[in-house]
Amino acid sequence: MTKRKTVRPPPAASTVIEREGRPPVEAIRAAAFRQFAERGYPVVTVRDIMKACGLTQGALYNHFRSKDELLHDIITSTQAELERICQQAVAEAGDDPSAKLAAFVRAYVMRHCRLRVEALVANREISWLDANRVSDIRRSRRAIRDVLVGILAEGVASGVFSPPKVEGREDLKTVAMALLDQCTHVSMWYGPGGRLAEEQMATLYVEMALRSVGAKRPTN
Amino acid sequence: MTKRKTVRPPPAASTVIEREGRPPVEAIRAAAFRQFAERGYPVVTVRDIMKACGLTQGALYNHFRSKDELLHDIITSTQAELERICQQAVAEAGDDPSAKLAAFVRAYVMRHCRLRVEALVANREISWLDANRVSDIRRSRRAIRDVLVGILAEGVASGVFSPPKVEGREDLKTVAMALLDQCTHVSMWYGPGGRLAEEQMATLYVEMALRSVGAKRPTN
DNA sequence: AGAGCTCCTGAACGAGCGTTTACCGGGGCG
DNA sequence: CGCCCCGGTAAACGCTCGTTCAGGAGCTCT
Repeated sequence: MTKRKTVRPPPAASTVIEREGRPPVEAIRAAAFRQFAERGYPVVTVRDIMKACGLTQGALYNHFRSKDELLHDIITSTQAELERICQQAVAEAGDDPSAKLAAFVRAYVMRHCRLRVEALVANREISWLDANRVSDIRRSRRAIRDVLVGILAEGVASGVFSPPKVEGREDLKTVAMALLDQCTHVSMWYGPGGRLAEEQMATLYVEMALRSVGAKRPTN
Repeated sequence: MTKRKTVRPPPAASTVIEREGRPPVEAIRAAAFRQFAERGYPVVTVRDIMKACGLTQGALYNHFRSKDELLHDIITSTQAELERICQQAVAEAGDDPSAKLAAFVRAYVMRHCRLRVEALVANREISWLDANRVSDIRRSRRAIRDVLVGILAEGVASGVFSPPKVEGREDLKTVAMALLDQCTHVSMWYGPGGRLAEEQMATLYVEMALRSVGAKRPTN
């Protein structure tokens, strides 16, 4: 190992293959997503991204003000859609807290299996954005967590959930974090060729979540 | 935002504060751990690390062959100890699968709360190492996962666990991954000033794990 | 036809990177 | 004392980074 080759494995075999008639902004977004997911924001260069969609480095700056803005752009769009999906799933689930929890976990896991690349980037690469850009993403994450906390609180209040207590009290925030961690990081290892299909993954995770919070089962 | 300042917030206020009589190799290790955890391997420079222990850049190469080897060194030592801790906890837990699972989760969570910086680095920064270095760490992770899978299989065989099934069959590997994800990522958000102490975190996570796998409770 | 766009190229810029190298002070030992 | 060598310094080296910029191809509109 001599000079500076340290990190940086070859830019995947994906070089020029992106871009199939898409408008260039979309091609750039897609190429950036894939490369950020595969190798990580700091080591992916502007040159890498643009080569992957058959353009040269300078062309990036016709569409984005900086590499930083590109990352912010693709993360926020993904994150906003995730938030929307979660809220919609809960809204459509009716009034039963168990149904709400199941719908939430199902939507969340399905999303993280299907769009695992986007989820991976949105979850792993935030830290590279500067402080003011990172804050609204954290806000969105908190919002999602609070939806979950709300469901748990509702279930506890109506007596259908009995989550584990620590020293006599529930800590719903911590339970929610644990459940979210579990579901989020599916995107780190799930592959479409895996033993379980997306729906099966969702079903499994829903079941584990219901058990974790001690949901009373209607029929069994 | 003009040139190249993109990422890289100031090197924390920790500049020269490391190193209190420690031998320099240990000071370097500690400084590297902290900075890698706070800002990520690729953006922490050799100059940053060495400044943090009051030395100059070149001195690193009296102790490590490269920045890469430094990362490998600190990760493998942490990972090896984690593996040891898990195996020991299980070995000391007796024969009951529930007790083994509880001991495993308790040890794993406690470790990830107490040494959260080290755990964070070991889990997040592997990808920067080159392929042959990364492989034995992945091996160690698989070993830990297999310990957990073994406990689950044992519990299923003896009828004390009834983990969720998907289409009639259990998938113990996926269940194990879910539990591990949950416990591992405590290190991403747990802080010693949090609402729950380490022991309380461990207790909560043990309870959730036992519920997830449907452990039959001895007394309740 | 020609003006005025949109979007691209390719070379350049300055800075920062990991690593190497020439040099040097000081403690242990013959 | 003279020697050596360990572990440090400071200045390079070669390279790559994100970003800028002058120029030009191809299009639409009048």
